[in-house]
Amino acid sequence: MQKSRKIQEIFRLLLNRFGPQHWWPGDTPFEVMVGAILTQQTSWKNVEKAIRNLKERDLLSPLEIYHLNERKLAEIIRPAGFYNIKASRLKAFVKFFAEEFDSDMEKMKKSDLFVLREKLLSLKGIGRETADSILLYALDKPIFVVDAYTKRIVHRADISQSNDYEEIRKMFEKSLGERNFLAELKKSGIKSDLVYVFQEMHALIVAEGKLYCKKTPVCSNCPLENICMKRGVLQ
DNA sequence: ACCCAGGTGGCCC
DNA sequence: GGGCCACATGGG
Repeated sequence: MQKSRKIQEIFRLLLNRFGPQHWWPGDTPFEVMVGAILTQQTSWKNVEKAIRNLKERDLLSPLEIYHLNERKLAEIIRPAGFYNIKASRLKAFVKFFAEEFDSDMEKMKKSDLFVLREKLLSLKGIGRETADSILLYALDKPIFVVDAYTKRIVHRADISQSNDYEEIRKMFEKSLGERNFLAELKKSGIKSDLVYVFQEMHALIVAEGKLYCKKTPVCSNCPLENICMKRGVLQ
């Protein structure tokens, strides 16, 4: 099977099994951005505790964090792990947000996708996945998020041997953005907006990954079982 | 007592 | 480009 066809098939299989995810968990775009930084190499459960701690103290806002002492911030987000470095990353981010956009989400949203992406990537502690999560889920920009689960699926479903973030991102964007595919979705009564499809695909991959495509895979009953097996062997 | 989680940056080759 | 390490909590 062609790789773009495989990626499209994975979208359908995951959507059929798990249903629409309507992701990212978070009440506001700013909360999504904070969550994106806190969840780096950390389970979402721990991030929830850190975010709850911020909310309880009414500190979950760009200006509150901007003015908060970094050591205190670190203590508050402690359950999220790597708390010293994450406190410094959050401070760097809200500083950028204040200086570049007056801490105004609408101003940030008006920014050009790839210009903004480069600016985010220039910040210490914001790498590709975090930047793209912010762009896709907080700002509704059409960019696909590649994470460890995505790379595992790419390898196990034998879509590509590449481990290159940008290459995999572009491959998913191209495949999920094909006219015929989006038209098929529309015909099946599924929302075919590009941003929505990118958001759902990444969310579905995470949902699947938490259950099946883990570091040590659990393939039995996984909706992608057949696509990852060649002659009964996991790729 | 391990292993793992929705990464990133620094350093080395 | 790839390999290894530090960063740290909480759950299995």
